[in-house]
Amino acid sequence: MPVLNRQVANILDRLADTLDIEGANEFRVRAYKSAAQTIRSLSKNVSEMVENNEDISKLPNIGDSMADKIKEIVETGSLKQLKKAKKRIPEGLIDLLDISNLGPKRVQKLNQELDIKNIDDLKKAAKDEKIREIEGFGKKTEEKILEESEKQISDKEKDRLKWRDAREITEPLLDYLKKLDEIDQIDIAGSYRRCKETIGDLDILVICEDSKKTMEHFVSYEDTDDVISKGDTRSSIRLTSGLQVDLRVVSKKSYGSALVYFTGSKAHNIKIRKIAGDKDLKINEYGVFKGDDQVAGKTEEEVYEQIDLKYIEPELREDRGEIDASRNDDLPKLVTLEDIRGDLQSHTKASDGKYTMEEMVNAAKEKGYDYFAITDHSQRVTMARGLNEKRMEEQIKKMEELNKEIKGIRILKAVEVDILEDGSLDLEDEILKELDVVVCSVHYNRNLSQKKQTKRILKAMENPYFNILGHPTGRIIQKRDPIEVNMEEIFKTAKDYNIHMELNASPERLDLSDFYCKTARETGIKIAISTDAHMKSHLDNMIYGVNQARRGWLEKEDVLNTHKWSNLKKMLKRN
DNA sequence: GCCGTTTTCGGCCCGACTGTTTTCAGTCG
Repeated sequence: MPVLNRQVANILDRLADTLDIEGANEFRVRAYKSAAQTIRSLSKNVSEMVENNEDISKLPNIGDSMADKIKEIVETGSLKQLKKAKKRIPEGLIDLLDISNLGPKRVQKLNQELDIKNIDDLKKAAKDEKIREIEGFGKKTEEKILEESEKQISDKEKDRLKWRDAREITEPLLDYLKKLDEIDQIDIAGSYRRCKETIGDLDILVICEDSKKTMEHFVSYEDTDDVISKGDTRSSIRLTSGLQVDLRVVSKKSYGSALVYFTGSKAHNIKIRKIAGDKDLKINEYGVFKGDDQVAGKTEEEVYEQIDLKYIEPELREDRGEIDASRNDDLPKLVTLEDIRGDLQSHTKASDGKYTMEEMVNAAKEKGYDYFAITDHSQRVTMARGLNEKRMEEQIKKMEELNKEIKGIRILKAVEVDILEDGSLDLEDEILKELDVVVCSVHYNRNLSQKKQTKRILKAMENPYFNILGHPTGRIIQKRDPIEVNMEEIFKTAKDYNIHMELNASPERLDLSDFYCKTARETGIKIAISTDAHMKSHLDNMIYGVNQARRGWLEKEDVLNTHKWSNLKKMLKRN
């Protein structure tokens, strides 16, 4: 069982947090954090890289010492240094860092002054009004801490895995299961198949010749932490990651209906069962029945056909109009990864990317892209060494030169320019007008009221060079709420100006949401699915964006970067 | 701990905001 990237990254992150609380050098802490980030976002499995003797110290943010630690994790599953650190710092203390306004210094202080060791201790101390007595804390801080620590404990959403993380766990499990000859067919159902942003548990269906042997094989999976139940038709395990996996053995004649049933969503299933009822049919996981006779169930197509529906892609099964669309033969022909011709947001060393422009462009070329936009940050984003007008000029020159040098791909001269608080853009129009693509994003002053935030973005859109609104809501899944903004109004104005929305494909963001993708499409707005790559491996994140786009009903036509450059160029013309 | 077209040592992302103070530390993006 190879160690997963996420596990390696978690150990490094954990160590960083521990060191941070202990008051270690902040740059050392940051080094561990950025190494974790690198590993987490790799598209290859770092264990395999180590096995194949690839030089991982060539990866960004990973030097010789970090490479050794990673090797240790890959080979032993853990890190001695972290074990030692855990003896010094209570484990529950690290969870306190998740509470906003609590950083390493305050956590350390809470531990020293009040002997707080975990969230429960923290909550109690806040309730008892002990925290306000500590120097540097006060009534307001204490109230905020209490509010958040209560929310923290009840926050079930945190237990769900992001789709990308679920995939990392799921693929080796699937490979393992497929090794058994007795298994004829295997599919993952549930929210994973629907490509939801986060996954609660995993439902796997199989057709097999020997269910006892299959179940035995399943519960013997190396990464199993706990066998919850084991039967002939259904078994349930918990993996070391905490993910619960159910395996169901299904008969051939019921496979399609079982797949429909366990793929869900619940709301979708309720609707189709009702339609069946109206036709005197009954749909369950075993088939479609007329009285006691099974009339369909072998394939999903068959099941839908019985109730006069066309096959509905799993990503659409959310009861958001897909059933009517199917009945009227009006389902979208969903965009696929193969339709993508380029990437419209990426960063280089000029700002906070990890590779040079040449390296990024060549990596994009290897993907077979026709075009690739380099969109480094503008000056306001100081933490990313954003570009001012002068450096932007140089960047443009470099893009032009590189365009002559590198054949087979077109570099789009571009920028990710900040939308400032007053709604102006962070670079002069003089320079923006030289660019092929201008992506505009909010990074600062995220906590404005909805009215002010909306006004800010609408004002920015008046700028005649504004092409694409980058990561429109700024949310980070399970971590940061979206900014408050009236999206309907923004879409309306975007439509008027011929401005497009980004669907940021980063698995942590997936911003726009599926819901807003659908609304955008209905408003007639095009979507750019962009990876926002900060390293070469991030270019592989496109699939997550495409998944989300499919959940948002997007067709090839709706997606800007499925179009040829000659078309795209016209589509970027402003009204 | 990482990194290097000035550096193998000495930098490293820096400014705004908040609540606590009464001049600033801690946190955040």
